[in-house]
Amino acid sequence: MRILTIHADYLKFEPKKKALKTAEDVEKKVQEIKECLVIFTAVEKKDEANKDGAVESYLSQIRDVAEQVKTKNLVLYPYAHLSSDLAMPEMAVSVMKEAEAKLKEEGFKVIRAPFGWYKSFEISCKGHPLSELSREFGPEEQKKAPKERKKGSEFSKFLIIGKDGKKYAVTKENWQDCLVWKEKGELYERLKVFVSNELEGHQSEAKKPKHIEYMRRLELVDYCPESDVGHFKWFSNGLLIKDLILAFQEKLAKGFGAFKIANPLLYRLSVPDINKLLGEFHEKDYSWREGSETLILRFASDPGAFPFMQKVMFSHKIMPIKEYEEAICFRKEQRGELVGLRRVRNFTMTDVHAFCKDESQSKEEFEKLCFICQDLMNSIISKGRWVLGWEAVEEFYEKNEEWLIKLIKAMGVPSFFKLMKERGHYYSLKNEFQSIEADGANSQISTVQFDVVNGERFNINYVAEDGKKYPCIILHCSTFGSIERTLCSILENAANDEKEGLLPMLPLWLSPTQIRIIPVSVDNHLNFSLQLAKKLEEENIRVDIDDRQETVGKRIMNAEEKWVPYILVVGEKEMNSQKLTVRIRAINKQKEMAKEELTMEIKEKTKDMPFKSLALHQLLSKRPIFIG
RNA sequence: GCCUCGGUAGCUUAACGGCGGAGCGACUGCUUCGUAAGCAGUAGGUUAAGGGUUCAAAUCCCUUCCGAGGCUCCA
Repeated sequence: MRILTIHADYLKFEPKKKALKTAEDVEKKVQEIKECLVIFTAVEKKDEANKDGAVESYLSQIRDVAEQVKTKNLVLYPYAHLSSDLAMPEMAVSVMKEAEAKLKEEGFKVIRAPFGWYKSFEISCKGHPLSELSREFGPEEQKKAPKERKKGSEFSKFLIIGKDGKKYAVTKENWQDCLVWKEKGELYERLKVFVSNELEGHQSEAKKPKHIEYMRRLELVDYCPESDVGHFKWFSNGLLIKDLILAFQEKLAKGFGAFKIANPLLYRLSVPDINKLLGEFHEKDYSWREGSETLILRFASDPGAFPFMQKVMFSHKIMPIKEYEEAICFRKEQRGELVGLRRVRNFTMTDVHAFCKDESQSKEEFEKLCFICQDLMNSIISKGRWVLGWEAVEEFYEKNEEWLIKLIKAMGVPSFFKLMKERGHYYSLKNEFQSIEADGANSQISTVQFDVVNGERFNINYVAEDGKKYPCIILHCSTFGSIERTLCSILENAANDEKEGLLPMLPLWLSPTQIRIIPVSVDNHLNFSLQLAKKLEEENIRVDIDDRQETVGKRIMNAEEKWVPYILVVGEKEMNSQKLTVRIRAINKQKEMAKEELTMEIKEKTKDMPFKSLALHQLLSKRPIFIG
């Protein structure tokens, strides 16, 4: 920002003609102010990234000069000519208006000259040493005051709804006595963990989460100190899992009727829609200056998807209309909040939006999305280790209670509701599919949101029967809030299994190696192993061969370390019979099986799931070691 | 971002003011093996980076970077 301050005996000005279409409406009459400090002001591009900081700096400069020249009369005078790199007019006006309001609160008499007008003015400068000053400054780096509100205190009511639809009102103080805990079963134990985390905060065992050890031991993902914190490097097997999960999501989204789109990662902050969408959450964005622009990396698919849909033509006849995107997102979370893959700064979100014409259509689609997310939680996270959290505006909840309870009963998952008096966000209702993990933490995987604001705000309209345009209700569904976090949950669930005395493993359809063949003698049995592998591969099974010059025992140990679900030791016996000796991880036993029996079992267990071939060389002797 | 703890070979770690040592892995040989570690040898280190204290620093102090826990946060 640049300012020129003049301590004047008087200032007279008169608006002559609008210079901008968006100029404020004012009367064209002469104003005269006696003995005042005139602050000619130009708000610049660089102030856009941190508006609150800009206002703060502006105020402290004004206070400073006003105190020096000992005046309480101020005139804020927009003066674009001070800079060649101006902020957007809306931004500039709002900075000046905020400053005006604050200064008035502080007891100054403030006149603000209208913005966007050609004005004539006459000024008489006092001429003492301090009477003319010019200053240039950037937005103040603001230290965010710690927010007062604590977990849950913005919510007015809490409800627990059993999977049978029974409703219990609870408070922060009495939730432990709730009758719902008489219900038996793991689902309710998990709900209790979740409610406790939400209302009391999570008590951790102060250990590194298990998934961090596993993601490295299985050579899936690793930290990348060369990049910014919270950005990860992916190894081939990790990418295989990621691609499979994305393929699974794509199938679900297409089944839901969505078309796939892709948008840029980078956006211009000077575009009003982008600026609006970001609202007050600037501090979490990666942003930088590029020439006269401020660029930001997107935090979700919305900055791309909403302008995209704004330009798409559709009528009520083809609604609801649906779109989805694999959105690479960036959020500069606070350093101390980052934990392994659970909370990161760069992630892939799979974002589905449904654009609906009215509430009843929205509710119908909302239900469908809930069932899709349920399917996905069960397929990926497995074993039902998840519960539902909800947030709703009280009024919306009361109007739709019956529908919501019916939906919860249909899903058969107990739920915890947080109600708020007023809508603080763009949604009236949202749910969160929370995975409950080995260490008692919960991770949100999916979410479905009922958005009544952005359709109107972004002019995403449909043509109705009467030929007129109306804004859509938008349903947001992040099927995977982040693939990274999903992987975290998968690994934490394996840790959970391990805690319960089982061998940890990945869901079969995600195992990088599904069958490992170990030839007893590489010289004598490798050819047979290769033939067998080829036949199994034809059935869409990922098979590799440990052809290293190691003992059978050692190669089995290595396969177990990598959680290989089926291990075949192949030697003379197998070459001369139709049976295979299979070491099955899921039951921790060996079993004699015919080849067809084995392929049937795997095909049955991976039914309807996407398939991709091996990510690494089939022969272990040809593979590099990614992590010691 | 704040507070606490940590960072030693590719991995897991010992030494905690006084010669940086081991296991795994890698490499070279021997062994050619039937369900969780065959044997021997070799290489591998600016102790995260930089500065300071000391006769002497991986070890004590400061700064920065990276990781974990807690607070805050998670639109």
